[in-house]
Amino acid sequence: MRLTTKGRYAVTAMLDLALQEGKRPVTLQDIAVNQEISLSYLEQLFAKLRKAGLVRGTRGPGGGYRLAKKMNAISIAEVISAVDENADMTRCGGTSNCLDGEKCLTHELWKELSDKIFEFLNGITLGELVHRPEVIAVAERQEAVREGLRTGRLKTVVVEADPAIGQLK
Amino acid sequence: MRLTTKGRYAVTAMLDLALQEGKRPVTLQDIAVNQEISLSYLEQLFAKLRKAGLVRGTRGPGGGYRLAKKMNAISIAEVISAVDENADMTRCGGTSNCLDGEKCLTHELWKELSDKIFEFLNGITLGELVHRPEVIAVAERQEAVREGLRTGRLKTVVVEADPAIGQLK
DNA sequence: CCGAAATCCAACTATTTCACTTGGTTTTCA
DNA sequence: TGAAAACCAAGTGAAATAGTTGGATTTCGG
Repeated sequence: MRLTTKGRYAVTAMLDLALQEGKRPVTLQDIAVNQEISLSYLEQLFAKLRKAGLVRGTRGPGGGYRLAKKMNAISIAEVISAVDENADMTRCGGTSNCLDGEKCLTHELWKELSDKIFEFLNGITLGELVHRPEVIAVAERQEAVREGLRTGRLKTVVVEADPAIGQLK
Repeated sequence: MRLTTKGRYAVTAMLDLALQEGKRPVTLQDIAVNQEISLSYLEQLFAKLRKAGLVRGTRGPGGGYRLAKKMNAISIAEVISAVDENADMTRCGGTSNCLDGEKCLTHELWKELSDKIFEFLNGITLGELVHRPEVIAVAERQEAVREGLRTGRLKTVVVEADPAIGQLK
């Protein structure tokens, strides 16, 4: 799971489609103007989105793109991985040939994290973003212990130990 | 908040340090071998991690790097943003000059999402990954989460654990 | 106290990805 | 039938990634 400006383009473009659902199909021209990116680059992104079964295009005048599924059935993770291809991000693939135990462990830990990020983004749909942006909320309640708060810069507030973190005391 | 292989290198390297806490400092040479990346590239990454106050280096034989803070006080988001510089990812910066309402809306929605991703990664510490990888848990319970919870401000609370957590069992 | 081990530092290079460009072809509506 | 749109392929410039080279400075260990 990578997260680059390319993914941003794809997500915002898909949001554009979602916002116009029910109306006439959206042309890439419109999106290009809206998002200030080039038409042909968008075409390339949409070629991938189409292959991934996320959008349907209709040609000719009055044509354009529509979502191929209900916006509540399209997750952010789907959109991003559609345009980012494979993007291995694990040089050693997972199982693979990690000989040293230590090395295997860090790779394992990364995979664990990576999976969680995917899960997180897979739990957010276009529909949720469009209808209740302030309620993406997935990260919100975590363990009931932590709440994120970012004030300008990264600030770290230290709090009492959470017993749930376990076996520490 | 971007997420690339560069960030992965940084996170896994930091995990390496976390796993060795309490022992002798870890040399970049070791990490380079472990993670199969070049020594000098690692040096560049660690220069940034050091400037961000995440690691401390000691020179000379027997030297190497140590975490500059408790591993429970270092979030994944911190590590990633240390090596990824600013990386705007919002061409229109936020407020900015979005004239069209529609355009503003999609950008707003993206920002909303982007903040959540940051929050998510900011809620996960190195310590949690090292000690209880299966309990990252943040995305776990997105079911109960459909009520409002207006997030005017974001807050980051990192849970500080018992000092004894430093040692692996 | 000397040499090697390590961090530190700066500049350059190769490769890949990003974002865009050009120049089309097809389909389909008005 | 002409224009509007999706489709397609090949190339380009710029940036980021990953690595290289060649050092300099500390500082430990012998």
